[in-house]
Amino acid sequence: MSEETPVGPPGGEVDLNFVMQARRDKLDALVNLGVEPFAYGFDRSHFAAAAVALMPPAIEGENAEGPKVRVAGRIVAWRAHGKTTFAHLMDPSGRVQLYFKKDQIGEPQYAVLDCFDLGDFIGVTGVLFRTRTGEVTVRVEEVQMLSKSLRPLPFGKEEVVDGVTVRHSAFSDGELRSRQRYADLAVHPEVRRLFRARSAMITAIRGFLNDIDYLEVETPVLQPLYGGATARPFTTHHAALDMPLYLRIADELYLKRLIVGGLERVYEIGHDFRNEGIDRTHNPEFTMLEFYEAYADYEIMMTRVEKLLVCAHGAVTRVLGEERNVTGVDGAKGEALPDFQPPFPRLDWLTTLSKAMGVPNVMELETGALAAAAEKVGVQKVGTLSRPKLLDELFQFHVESKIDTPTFVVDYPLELSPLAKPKRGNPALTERFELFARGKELANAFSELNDPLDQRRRFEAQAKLKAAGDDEASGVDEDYLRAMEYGMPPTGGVGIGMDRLFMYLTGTTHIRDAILFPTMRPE
RNA sequence: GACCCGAUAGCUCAGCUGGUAGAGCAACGGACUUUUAAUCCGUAGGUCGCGGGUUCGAAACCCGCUCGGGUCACCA
Repeated sequence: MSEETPVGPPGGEVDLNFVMQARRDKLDALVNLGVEPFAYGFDRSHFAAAAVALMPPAIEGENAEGPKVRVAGRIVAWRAHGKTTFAHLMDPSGRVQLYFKKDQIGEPQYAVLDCFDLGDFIGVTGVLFRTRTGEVTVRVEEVQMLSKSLRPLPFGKEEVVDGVTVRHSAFSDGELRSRQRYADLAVHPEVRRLFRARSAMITAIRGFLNDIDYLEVETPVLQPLYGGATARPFTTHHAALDMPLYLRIADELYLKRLIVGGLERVYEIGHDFRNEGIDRTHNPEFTMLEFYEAYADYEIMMTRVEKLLVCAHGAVTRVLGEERNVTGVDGAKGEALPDFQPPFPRLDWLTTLSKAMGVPNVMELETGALAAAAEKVGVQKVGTLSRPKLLDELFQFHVESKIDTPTFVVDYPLELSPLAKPKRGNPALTERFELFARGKELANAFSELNDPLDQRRRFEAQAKLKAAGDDEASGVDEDYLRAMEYGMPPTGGVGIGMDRLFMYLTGTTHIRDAILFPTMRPE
């Protein structure tokens, strides 16, 4: 059977294009040569970067040989010259050049190289040396196929111009990069680095909270009632219980139940789900940090937030460096991070907005006057907006969008803050703060409402809205009220969107740069 | 959800006022024992997103659909 019949292989695979067919042919050739194309392991002695670092600096006129190393990774560049071949091997640490010489590894092994492709995982053994141009290189004595790549990765070509790596024909389609994140990661070390930075940020935040005696907990994602925020939920159905369940829109109400239970400092880092539009700053599932602390008010929580941010910033900087130098999935260059150092400036909501609008006290304006002011700054359909919504729109336009460096805005009107305690000495306001930076909200926090009677009134107002068809409103959570009736200590609580925080700290502008597998329509 | 823009080879792109598809890289064959966007010679590779229409003729013009991007609306 020397003649291949190129029929579609069994198992439903069809239409192998010629590039992939060539790789299948090489796979067969390897098997025929007695080479196992999918190995079970490899005893690596060094990462690429560590191997390169083993070689002493180049000395003019000397051809020093280094120690023998065993390195493994993907083939990312291949330059065959007849009886010699140069390649680059990539692993998590970086890349190292390989030098294959027919005299060195022998005819049979050298022939196996014909079956190698970009993207294959191989392991090699050999001594280090420097090439004529001074690059530290492994002179391969033994090569092992570890895993044959049957589909070409979208490698671009790289050259270094004035110390800067320039890519040619790079994999740059933002949609494909997001859909096939594995390929994006495989060919873009900087994307791997970016997500390592995200991991470092989350780890640092955990460390920060753990160090001040916070307990990490897990609360239900599937909830019979949703609450803790205003948002449209995802609905699902439990078959055995034959009842609807909602994917949580916030962790808040369960975490505060734990405060009631005597776990005085709790936090959760997990996904919330909101059934809303997708754009560069919204993904239907996103990572939220919420933390609650008994006996703390919003003043204390502000200092927690400041320290947490410094900590997160430090972690990201340790991975990415001061200069960041991040290019987003949409090709946008990351912006430089403005300096920030606690204590962050504080603006109070009422005087800041009043001053920005040039009025003595914005709260004293009639709703009609608010609508007119909102319309003037470009808000649409002002007639349909409630008074709190109008205030919020005006605030967003006049204040929020203009805040660049991290700044706390404190003491929101009660009508804007249904979950916050009234402010001591001014019951028209609440003890609430939000942290803004680069025109975006980074944190939202308050002295938590712990009066169960007040809480019931607010739930009932929500229930009324829900009955009237507002699917962002929640119902009365009787179980939560029962918990609060047992007694809830004064508590400070904070919510911080991790994806948004990461975007801020890296200067990226697209949430796909913060989420490995963003939600997308199926292909 | 509304409006605007886009979809051409595995990747990155070109393709004029309609005349029947191109480049570089990747691939395949050949040469080459220190190259590095290796080089040189040669070859192959495309239902031009899908469906319909106009036309002698459509990648191009028109309509619809799918997917994506941007702006807006909702939101963290």
